[in-house]
Amino acid sequence: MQIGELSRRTGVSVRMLRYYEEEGLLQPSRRDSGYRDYGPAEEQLVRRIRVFSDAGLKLHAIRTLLPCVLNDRPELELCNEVRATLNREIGGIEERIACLESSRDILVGYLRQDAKRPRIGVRLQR
Amino acid sequence: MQIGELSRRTGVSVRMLRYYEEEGLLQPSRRDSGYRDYGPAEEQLVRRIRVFSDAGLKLHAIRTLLPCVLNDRPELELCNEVRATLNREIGGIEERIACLESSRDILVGYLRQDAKRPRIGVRLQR
DNA sequence: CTACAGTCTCACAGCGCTGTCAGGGTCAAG
DNA sequence: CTTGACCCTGACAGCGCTGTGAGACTGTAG
Repeated sequence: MQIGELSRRTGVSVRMLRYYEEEGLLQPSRRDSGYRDYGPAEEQLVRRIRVFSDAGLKLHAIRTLLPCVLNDRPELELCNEVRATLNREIGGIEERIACLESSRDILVGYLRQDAKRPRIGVRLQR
Repeated sequence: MQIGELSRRTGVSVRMLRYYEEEGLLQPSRRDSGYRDYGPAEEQLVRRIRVFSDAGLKLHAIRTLLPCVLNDRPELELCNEVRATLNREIGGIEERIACLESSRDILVGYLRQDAKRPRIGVRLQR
């Protein structure tokens, strides 16, 4: 299948499909014309990349996950690597969540303060 | 006070202090030499900007908050504006939190799946 | 053969900061 | 006067994508 159809099927833009390739996540075969040719395996792979990508992983991180998915290195070692990567990513996400929660609390705090006083915080000397 | 000292006092880099000005958050006076001159009011303001900034607000949003802080427009109207801005920002943050939480759940799901099976998900046909 | 749709590569733009560098003034102390 | 620290403006780079455009080729239907 050509890149346009794969794009339509997966909802990933043509631009991004080429970008995935540039980043080493995809290696579609080429026709004589130079056109990229994707098979069902690639389509599956793209869908999987999308899941991780939607989950907020950067392509760089996803790439470290793919060897296990593609199974072109010994299983156990890689699955350990993958578990480590996932754990690291989950940790990062939770860190960001905690950060956002404290940000929200700060803003909520301002809002409460504002409800009590006419102005935010201490008045500036101007 | 010169920009360097303000930077040291507030922990905001010189570059960012100039950037705040570029974005209309600060309007320090100038000496004959062209050097920026900051007073205690500006120092306070910078600290306040930092609080919002650390809370994840974009400078653009912070700028809409400042007129109330500086009190150069009628209070009530502005405080309403500020309350609206804060509420909007809080909403945005909570949206991002929800998004990250679902991302995390997806990754945790993969991790669980991985614990049961030797490989992530369905095997690719290669 | 002629359109026209599809593809190719290369490359620039933009998001919102943030650092850094260049080339050039200013100001205090020695 | 000279040195060194400090300041000025302007501009480029980088983060991780993502869109868009140019200029050129390919493939298919009429």
